[in-house]
Amino acid sequence: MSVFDELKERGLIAQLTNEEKIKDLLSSEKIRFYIGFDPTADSLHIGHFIQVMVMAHMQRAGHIPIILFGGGTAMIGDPSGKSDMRKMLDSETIEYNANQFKKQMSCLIDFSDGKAIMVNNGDWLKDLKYIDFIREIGVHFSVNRMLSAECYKQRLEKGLSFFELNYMVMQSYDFLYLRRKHNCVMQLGGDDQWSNIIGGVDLNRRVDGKEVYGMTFNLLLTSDGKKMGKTESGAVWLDREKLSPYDFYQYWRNIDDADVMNCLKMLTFLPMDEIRKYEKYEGSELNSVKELLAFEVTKLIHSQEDAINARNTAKALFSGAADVDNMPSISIESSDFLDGAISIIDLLAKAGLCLSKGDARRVIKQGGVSVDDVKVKTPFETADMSQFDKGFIVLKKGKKQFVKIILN
RNA sequence: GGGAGAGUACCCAAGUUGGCCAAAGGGGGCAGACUGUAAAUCUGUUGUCAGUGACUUCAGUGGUUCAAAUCCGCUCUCUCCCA
Repeated sequence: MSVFDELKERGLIAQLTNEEKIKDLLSSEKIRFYIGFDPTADSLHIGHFIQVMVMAHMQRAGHIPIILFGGGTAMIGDPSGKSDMRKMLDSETIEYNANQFKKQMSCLIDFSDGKAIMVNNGDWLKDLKYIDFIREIGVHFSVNRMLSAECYKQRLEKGLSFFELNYMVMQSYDFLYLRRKHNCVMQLGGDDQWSNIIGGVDLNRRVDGKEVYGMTFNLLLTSDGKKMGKTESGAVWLDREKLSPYDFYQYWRNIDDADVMNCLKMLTFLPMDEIRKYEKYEGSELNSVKELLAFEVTKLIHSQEDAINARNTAKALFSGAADVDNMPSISIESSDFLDGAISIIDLLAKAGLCLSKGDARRVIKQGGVSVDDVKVKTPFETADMSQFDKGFIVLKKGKKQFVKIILN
């Protein structure tokens, strides 16, 4: 099966500038394509995951990904679909973030022997001369058309600065630059990038008379149409420091029934033949597919070992047995104790299981906290030094959150 | 540049004859029940803390007052109309 068909069957493709040509191109040639990433955070999150997956699919088929870090454009901020203007970043932060991205992508993308190219658009955008730029590039953009683009609609109601309007022009110029310099003939991106991508396709044709292509893939949405990956504590990060492999695993393990199949197709390399079998699963059968999904995704992003550990820990915890080896943990010192005891509220706060001590109190009152499987009845309870005789205790909040408290 | 209006907690949004306001309602979050570690539903909860009390909040700042989210001055930000 060709990459194109593969991507299509997995439901990754949203829009194409020229379906027939792209299909031919991908099967007859090894092309260079690019995807842009705005390094606005210090870690990728699952919103980026799809893009990396598509890159990986393409790379496995022999095409060469060009990863463009928006060092220049991050200084502006893409207004597409955003309700507010983004804050601007300084160049040290951008560089640091770009390095983090690369590190995380390496688990799916092969960077050896020129199999992938990394560029930073700051390298060419920063030195542009304003007058030259608007004369050569700016003339090709119709403001009327830009304003009618879907992605600016929301901003037109709330206000859009000239500054941000330039984002599309910059991104289009990137494409022109990459085609000239790296013979890059295709740009991929999330479906929200469609306007920006066709901007670049048009620009290549108008300025150099060259035909290039654009392809967007579906955003990772939940069945009710919201962007996936927002949790109470923020985005679902791929960085293990920001979100432990166990929590990462749990995110997928707890996913909505309606989203399981999509995720399996889009976010794993499991063969479609196998995935199709699960399609007719219902009820608790589907529940077991979630375990598979969580395992596969964790394996891709972290490692096989992490995935196995997370699975074991989860299984043990939810079946009642205590495999505490891989549970999130924190350490406390004997100096944290007062008269040989420490309050449960303090432990909850230290473990990050509550937003505030008032929150901790509330949860306890509602019967949501237990220590070593013994329910905490009142907010005044304490944990005794003697309860740590095996070196740790397991603090549980709600049904799914466990933290091992280790006494040093 | 001229004129009109707005800024309330995570978000939306009431409240502006000054006290009964830590602030209605909805969404979201969290916990409990029921379940399949899902969804739906029901219940409770949702500023902070040393929690029957104290403290800090209603864009910022300075006033008036025994008392201000509410009244007055200035500042900032946003939206709309005119240029």
